[in-house]
Amino acid sequence: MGRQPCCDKVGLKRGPWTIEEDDKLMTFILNNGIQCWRMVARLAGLQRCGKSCRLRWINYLRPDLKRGELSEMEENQIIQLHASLGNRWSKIASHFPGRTDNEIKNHWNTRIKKRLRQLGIDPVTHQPLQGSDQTEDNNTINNVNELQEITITSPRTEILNSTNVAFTKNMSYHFPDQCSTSMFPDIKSPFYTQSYCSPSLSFSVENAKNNNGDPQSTSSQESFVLQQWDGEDDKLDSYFSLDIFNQLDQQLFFPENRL
DNA sequence: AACATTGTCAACCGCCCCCAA
DNA sequence: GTTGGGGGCGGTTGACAATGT
Repeated sequence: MGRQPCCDKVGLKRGPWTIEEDDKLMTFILNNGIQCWRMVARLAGLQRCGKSCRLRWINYLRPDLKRGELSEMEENQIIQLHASLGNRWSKIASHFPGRTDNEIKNHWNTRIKKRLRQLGIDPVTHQPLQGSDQTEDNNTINNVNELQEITITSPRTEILNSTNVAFTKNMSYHFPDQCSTSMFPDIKSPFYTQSYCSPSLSFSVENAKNNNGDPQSTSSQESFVLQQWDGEDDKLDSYFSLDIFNQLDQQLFFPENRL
């Protein structure tokens, strides 16, 4: 037996809020504050239960709400936080002033999960998907190579102080001392950014623009740049699977495959 | 143009936790 | 120590919009 509903719902309105209801709730809270949601509902003259009022206020009416799309940076941060916190949406949302847990949860379920799967990453474990697990949303990639791990063992400070870690299209990789940034003389700003996250470390992957702002694609060195964007974890060893990079490659160099 | 499918997101449900009585 | 109410939270639903056939 579950517990009783928070209030007697007989006669109470449900469903989408009207402008008039929003007005009443907003005006009441701005004038009187919030003591008890049930009282808010009653005193504001709303035929709604307290919980419904609370939800409407928190997710829609609060003046400090930040509207609009989540930025790439916010999305990357969500992935990283999810890797350490799991589905604790309110905890995750607390890192984003003006964003609601509901908004972040929705965004995760409708977009980020799919994006991670397409990158071959299990959105639950944040580990590479294994073989047949890599299914439902992964329709952009047909040839998935065998998993092969690349280990970065360079000291953390080298990465932090370096310009970039570069991965060439043929999957060889270089550290900056071995692969100077002159390989990427035309980088102005990210043309396209993808990221993925391991529990210990997160990166974003960008490819380059030329001076005209066009994707750099004429060079035989079709390269992209792997750039560390967050470094709270002092563990540097991180494992990447080649299939992930093959997927990134396809998405980066064949724009029709972009997520 | 009509219908089907897919994506998005506001809103609800039910459970859990906290705290006052 | 127990109980019950309120608020908070995560999971889920369903309406509507957008896109595809």
